Formats: sequence, structure tokens, C-alpha cells
Amino acid sequence: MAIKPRAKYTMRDVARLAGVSTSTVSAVINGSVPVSSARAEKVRAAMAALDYHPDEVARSLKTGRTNVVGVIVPDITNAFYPEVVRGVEEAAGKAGYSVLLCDSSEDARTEEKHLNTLFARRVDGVLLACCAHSTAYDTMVRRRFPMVFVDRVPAAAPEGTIATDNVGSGAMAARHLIALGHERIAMLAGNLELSPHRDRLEGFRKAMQEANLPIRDEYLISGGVQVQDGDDAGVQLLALHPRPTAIMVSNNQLFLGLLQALERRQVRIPEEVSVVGFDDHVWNAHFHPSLTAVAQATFEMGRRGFELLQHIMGRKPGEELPEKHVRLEAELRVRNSTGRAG
Amino acid sequence: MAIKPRAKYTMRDVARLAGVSTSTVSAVINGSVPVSSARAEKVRAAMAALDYHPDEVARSLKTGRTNVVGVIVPDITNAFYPEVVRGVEEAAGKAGYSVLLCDSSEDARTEEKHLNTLFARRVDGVLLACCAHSTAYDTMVRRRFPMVFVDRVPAAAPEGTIATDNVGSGAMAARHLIALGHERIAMLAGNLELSPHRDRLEGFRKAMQEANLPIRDEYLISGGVQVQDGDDAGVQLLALHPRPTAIMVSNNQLFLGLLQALERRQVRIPEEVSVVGFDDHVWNAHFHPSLTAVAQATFEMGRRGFELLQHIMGRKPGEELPEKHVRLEAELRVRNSTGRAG
DNA sequence: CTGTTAGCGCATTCAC
DNA sequence: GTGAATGCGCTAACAG
Repeated sequence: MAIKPRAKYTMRDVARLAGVSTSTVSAVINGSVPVSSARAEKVRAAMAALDYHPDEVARSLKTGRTNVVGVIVPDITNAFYPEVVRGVEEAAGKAGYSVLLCDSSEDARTEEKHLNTLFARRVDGVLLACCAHSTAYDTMVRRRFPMVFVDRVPAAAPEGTIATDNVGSGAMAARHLIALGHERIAMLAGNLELSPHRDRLEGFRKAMQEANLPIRDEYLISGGVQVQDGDDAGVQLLALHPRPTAIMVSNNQLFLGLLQALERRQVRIPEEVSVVGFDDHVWNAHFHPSLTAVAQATFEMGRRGFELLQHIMGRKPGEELPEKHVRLEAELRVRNSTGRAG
Repeated sequence: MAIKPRAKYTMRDVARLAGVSTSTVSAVINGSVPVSSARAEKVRAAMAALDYHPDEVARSLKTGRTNVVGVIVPDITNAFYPEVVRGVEEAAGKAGYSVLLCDSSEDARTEEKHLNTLFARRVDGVLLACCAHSTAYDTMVRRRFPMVFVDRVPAAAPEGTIATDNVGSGAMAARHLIALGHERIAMLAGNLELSPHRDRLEGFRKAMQEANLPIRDEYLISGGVQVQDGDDAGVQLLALHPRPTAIMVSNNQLFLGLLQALERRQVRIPEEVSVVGFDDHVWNAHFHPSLTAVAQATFEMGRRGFELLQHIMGRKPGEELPEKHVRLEAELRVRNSTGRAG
């Protein structure tokens, strides 16, 4: 009856120590079948004595479920994503799931590689913020794989997406500038292959149209999404005649680059030009001047994204989803980088 | 010979389609045994045709290895950790490992829970930035579990730790202030249960001693590590007579809180008080004034932390590690928040 | 070189 | 209520 001390114990060790069969141990662990309380207690004691933790690998092989979800983000060092991931992790943890984290580095091939790995590891589902030229949607369809698109959403996806209402919040930011009397408004629109950027531009257009304001071609700069791209765009805008009196920026890296350029040229904000950007975080309040920005519901995006995935993972064939697309409201935090037009 | 279309295929399906046995398929996949190139090609074709990916769960059960490492951080939304995680993820990916991410929320019980989960999932090793009152070290020893402590290091750990040279970099920051002629230097030392904070304080003490400068009790504030704690400490310091002319801060949240308090009281930086803090990031350069800060080698910490873990996971019983403790140099980025004393 | 076989640790019928 | 037996998909002897 003596069990040799070992690094890892199996159900058989527990069963032997408790003087029962392995199926009784299994029944105690899973509560699947009634067990007399006396024996159940002996089993629990044996498990504790051996520091026994059921082998989830074996369990997964048997049940066909891993209780793991994959999360793929384009860049975990972009302050936006850790908050989303935190939301996922917390919701997942409560539901008994663990999170496999992958970083695609904004590269579609890396993304696809991660998708294959996650598939091979038999994760129960995937949350994905896809990158430009992503093939993930096709892969998902081909494999009939439970997946939720987060933040960045392929136009084709018929269900399983969660993102900020980017059209609405883009319009909100633009309307803020318009309400301050600005008419010559520029936009750094980012990478138009990505739904958030595309949608924010659409919102911008909508707001400008409503106000009967023209959008000059040279005031619309798109393409890159990095700090340097924002800096370049800033330089470009400052060279124009007439200059814009306000600039809207569709992500935080571009925002930073733009500020760099304005600072270098000693352009006063908001006296000479007002700026509003996307993605708020604690530091924005401490810039000089403090920054007006759109704050997305990052944490909630992660949490509800996981819940949506749970619905997809759990549904029967043919069953409908309670919600196919979740859109979250954003909030405009008005600070000192935006002011009345000249 | 016809294989019914299914969501997931097994090695048997591949074997049947290729007209070989499962062990041949296995041999092709693992390259463990030579296979004639003709048959190997047929196997590869069958795998591609079925979009077959070997079931890593089954493989893990068989081999006893999962090729997964766990990473536990106290707060993934703290900008320091995503960079470390990115370093881990990249190094891990290259070595064929995936990363299970857990967030302990600075709570020792949650940390222990995650550790149990990771253990049950049979991850091959764990990278841990532990929180105060962590029991992880004992758990590791008890289970003889491959583990590397990252950033936050238990004093007892005889090997398997990686962190910044916090004593040295604490001294470096303090010496910078001393070199500028400051004598009344205060420090927000953070939570002294955590090794980075404890070590930075030690470095501070060392530098002050070298310079024959006294450390007043009321200039040394420790305990919390949140933004509000930094704000409170700032208020406290401003009430003193004489006031310190320079303040050193041991993490980025406290730093932010301190800046808040100074801003509210309209204390001019660096004219009235110089400030230097820990953890640099892109935004620091855009504060008003730009912030002098110690930049840790975050990415490298992750990368080399994983490599250290690999050594631990791979070593034979009794074998020594090439390096037991890795200490990384930090860099002081001097900007405009520090200036000459009065 | 190739195929047959025996488990890895567990959950789950199925008899008792 | 309980235990013995089967197999999840794969790898690693082993025998041919």
C-alpha cells in the first residue's frame, strides 16, 4: 500500500492509497457519479496527501476538450492589447479556461503559423485581432473552428466579432473638433486595410458631411501606423497652405509621432493646431498639453469577447448566437489638446 | 480507401490514404526513423490533402512533454510586463514552445492557483514574476518543478533567477542626482517585500553613503506601489521642512502619482525639485518636462529568462547550470526632469 | 526500411 | 455504489 514518493502521481496511486478503484477516484473528481461520502473522503485525503492534480493532458485526450483558448494579438507591447488580454484572461479564468498567448508582429504569415499551432494543440477556440492581409477568416471557415474576431474585424465575417463602434467614435471625435469651430480638419487615418482605421475614417467623413465641410485630399494621410509614420505625416501637414487647424489621429502610435513633429517645429497646441487621437491611457493626462482622446472599452472587449467565444464553442449545430456582432461604445475624454478654432 | 470528410483527422486516416502504417506516418513527422523518399512523399501528400496536424495533446500524453511554458505576471497592463512577455514569446516560439499567460493581480493566492493549473496542465516549465507573500518558491521546491523567477526574485532562490541589477541601477539613479549637486534627496521606495524595490533602495543607500550624505527618515517613503501611493507620498514630501530638492522613485506607477501631486501643487520641475524614476517608455520623452528614467532591458529579460528556463528543463539530474543568476544592466536616460540643485 | 503492438492517464460504458 | 475493461491519438520499442 506504500506509494513511492515521485514527482507526479496518477489516479492509480490515489486509488491504491485510498483503497478504491480508479473509477471511484474519477467519480469523486468529476462528480459524474454518486460516491458514498466515506469513500469520497478517503479519496480526497489521498489526493491531498500526494499533492495529486489530475493530468489535464490525459483528460483532454479523453474528453476532446482542452479548456484552453488561444489569443493572437498583433503587438502585445501596444498598450491597447494588454488590457484586452487582461479582460479575456479574467473571464476565461472564471470559466475554467487558460489562455495561450501569441503575438503575430503584424505579420500575416506569423499569424497563420500561430493559428496552425493553436489548432494542433487542440485549443477549444481562438480570439484574434488580425493583421493586414490576414488569411485567418478562410482558415477558420475551412476548419470550422470556433473563433472570435476582436478589435480588427474582417468584413466578410457573418458572426463572431467584437469591436468598438469605430464609425461612431470616429464621428464623435470629428464632431468635437467641428463643434469647436474647426473647418480645416486633417486626419491621419492609419492603415485602411484594418477595420478600425477604415471605420474611423468613415466616421470622420460622416461628421464632415453632416457639417457641410469639405475634406481636402491633402488633409487625408493614410498608410503606416507606426510612430515614424505619424511624424512624417505631421511634417507633411505643416508644409501645407493653408494648414489644417485641427488634426484627428486614428491610433496611439501615429498620435505620438504627430506630437513629436509638432513639438520639433514648436507648433503650439491647441493655439495653432488642435489634436485628438485614439486610445487613451493614464499617461495622456500628463502630456503637455494633456491630450484629448477616445477611450475604448478595452477590458470589456476582452471579457465579452471571451463570452461570445464561449457561446460559439458551446452551441449545437445550426443553433443561432444570441449576438453575432458586439459593438462597444467609446468615450471621448476632452482635455487640453483641443481648443476653439483660431 | 476513401476518407470521409471530417473536422479532424488522425494519423490512421493519413496512413490509410497514403497506404502505409501509422508508424511510417509518425516516422515521417518526427524524422525519428529513416523512411524511403517515395513513401515519405506519399505521406506528406496525404497530410496536406487532409489538412492534418498531429494532435499535440496525444503527443504530449505519450512523450510526457507539452512544449508549453507558463508565464505568470502580477499585472499585464503594467507596461513593463508586456515587453518581458514579448521577449519570452519570441524566444519560446523559435524553440517550438507556446506560452500560457496568467495574471496574478498581485495576489499570492491567485498566483498559487495559477501555479496549480499550470502544473495540472503539465507545462514543461514556468517563468514567474512573483508578488508579495508569494508561496511559489516552496511550491516549486516541493514539486521539483522547472521554474525561473523573472524581475522579482525570492531571496532564497539558489538558482534560476533573472532580473535587472537593481542595486546597481538604483545607485546609478541616485548618483546622477548627487552629481547634480543635490543633498536632500528623497526616495519613494515602493513595496520592500519585492526584490526590485528592496534592491533599488539598497543602491540608493550605497550611493548616499559614498557621498557622505545623510538619509533622513522622513525622506524615505515605502509601502504601496500604486499611483495613489505616489500621489500621497508626494503630498507628504511637499509638507516637509526642509523639502527635498530631488526625489527618486522606484516604479512607474508611483512616478506617475508623484508627478500628479507635484503638478497639482504647481511645483516646478526641475527648478524646485528634480525627479528620476524607474521604467522608461516612449511616452516619457513627451511629458512636461520630459522624464529622466532608468530603462530596463525588458525584452532581453524575457528572452534570456526563457533560455535559462530551457537549460533548467533540459538538464540531467545533478548537472550544473551555466548561469544560476542572470543580472542585466539598465540604462539611465537623462532628460529634463532632473537639473542642478538650487 | 516497415508494420504490429503496447501503453501514456484518464473518463466512461457496462456488468455486478 | 462500485470496479473491470475499453480506447482517446500518438510514439517507441520490437520483430520482421
